[in-house]
Amino acid sequence: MKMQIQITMNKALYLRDPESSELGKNILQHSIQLIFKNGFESFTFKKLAEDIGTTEAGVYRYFENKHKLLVYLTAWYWGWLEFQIRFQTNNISNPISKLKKIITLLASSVKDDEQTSFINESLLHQIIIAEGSKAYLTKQVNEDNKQDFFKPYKDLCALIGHIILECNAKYKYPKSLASTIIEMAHFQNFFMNNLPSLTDFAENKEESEIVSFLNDLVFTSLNKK
Amino acid sequence: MKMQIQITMNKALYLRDPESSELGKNILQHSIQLIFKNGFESFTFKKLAEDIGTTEAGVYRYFENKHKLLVYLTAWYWGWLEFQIRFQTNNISNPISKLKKIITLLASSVKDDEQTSFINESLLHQIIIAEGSKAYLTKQVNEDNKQDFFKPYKDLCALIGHIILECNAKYKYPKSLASTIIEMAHFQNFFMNNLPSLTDFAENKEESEIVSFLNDLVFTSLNKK
DNA sequence: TTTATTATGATAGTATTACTATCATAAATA
DNA sequence: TATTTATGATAGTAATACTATCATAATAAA
Repeated sequence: MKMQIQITMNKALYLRDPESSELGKNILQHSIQLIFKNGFESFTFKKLAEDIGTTEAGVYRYFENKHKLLVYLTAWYWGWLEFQIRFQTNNISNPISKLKKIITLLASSVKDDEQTSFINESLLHQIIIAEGSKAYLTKQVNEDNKQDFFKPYKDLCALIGHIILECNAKYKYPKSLASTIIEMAHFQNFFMNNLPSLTDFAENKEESEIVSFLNDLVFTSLNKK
Repeated sequence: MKMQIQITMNKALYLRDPESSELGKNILQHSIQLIFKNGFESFTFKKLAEDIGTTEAGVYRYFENKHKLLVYLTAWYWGWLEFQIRFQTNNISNPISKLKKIITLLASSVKDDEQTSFINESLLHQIIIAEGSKAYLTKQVNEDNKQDFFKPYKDLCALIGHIILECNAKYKYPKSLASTIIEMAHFQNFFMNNLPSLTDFAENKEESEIVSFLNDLVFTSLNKK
């Protein structure tokens, strides 16, 4: 049985819903490939259009600009990841096991999920690591936030924050610890692969070591009396 | 007595040494003001030249492009901060007190240091918070790293890593903890001011609370038996 | 002090980026 | 069948990211 995951996207992120047409799906699919390959800075709608075999104007009918497209992709990713987390921790009652599972999911590379043929989650995960923070590290962060562009990220952070409190109701910084886990799951991965001396994982380049680091960091904090 | 701090910069970062001339110093000073005011994305050499009262070509004689200028500014900042840290922890022998002092320096806003008239450290600190990661979150990170552009950042990280080991010689992740402290000192600040629901500091927006969070995180990890 | 070097200013020019606009046609829907 | 809607094709504009050239001013070397 194939189940279809539907991630509800904020309508203000696009001009025309990219999931509603072949061209739209091509925009998502090829933008992921191009950003992954050449990075967000060198990514342009012209190159994207050529890659797809459409025109620049065609892309502009779906997304106002490349920043909105990046925010769309990150929002999609966080929405998808929250679903994965809820699904995979559904049967776990112990909050500590739950949080451990979440850390593993955050810090492990993703395998492409066949359900959504136009989104390659594995590549998207890599994009989020290297480009994800650029979605909010801008001068427009406040306006973007007012339009709820970062809701999926904030929802995920809130979810993790609640589980942290289930582990230790007296812990004083659940939200900051949650955002630290999320960001560090990605930054330590980026550092490990690109600036290895900033990490302790230079030799093996194993994601499992990032998981161990985060587990150590989080659970010593939460177990403290 | 006025002492002059001289931060030795990597020569590959510039075409002509900006500290060697009035125009060069103007480039540094005004680029900091403009990037602070409008963000790195909207910053161009044309606008910078107009702001200074020189020509675009004049700026290009000092820096190859705006990415190199950003990397220059971040390198300068980390070099300057390492000096501040060494200076202000010089008389502290206890590694725990030393690390606490470092966390405070990392997470507190900086007051402009009159020594370097052309660099406004206070604005530069804000730039590093919002734009600093863009210096390395690029496709060229490996080439840039090969040219040692990130040495000041890596040196600071190594310094903190060593102090972490002085606190607890058995701690397994000194470098990753060091980079986590550095990054989170900045990200929690950015979140607090722009995406407050990702932190626990929304009400007071006090940097001292970031310091408390980081102290709690770091010292429970290091005190664990 | 003259000469040679170097830094700046002024101006021009090019390819690419980031869009907006218009019109014709094909496809889907009423 | 009529009509709405999506796409393709083409054109155009302002801004960005540079490179090149030449004259002049300031500085340093002979």
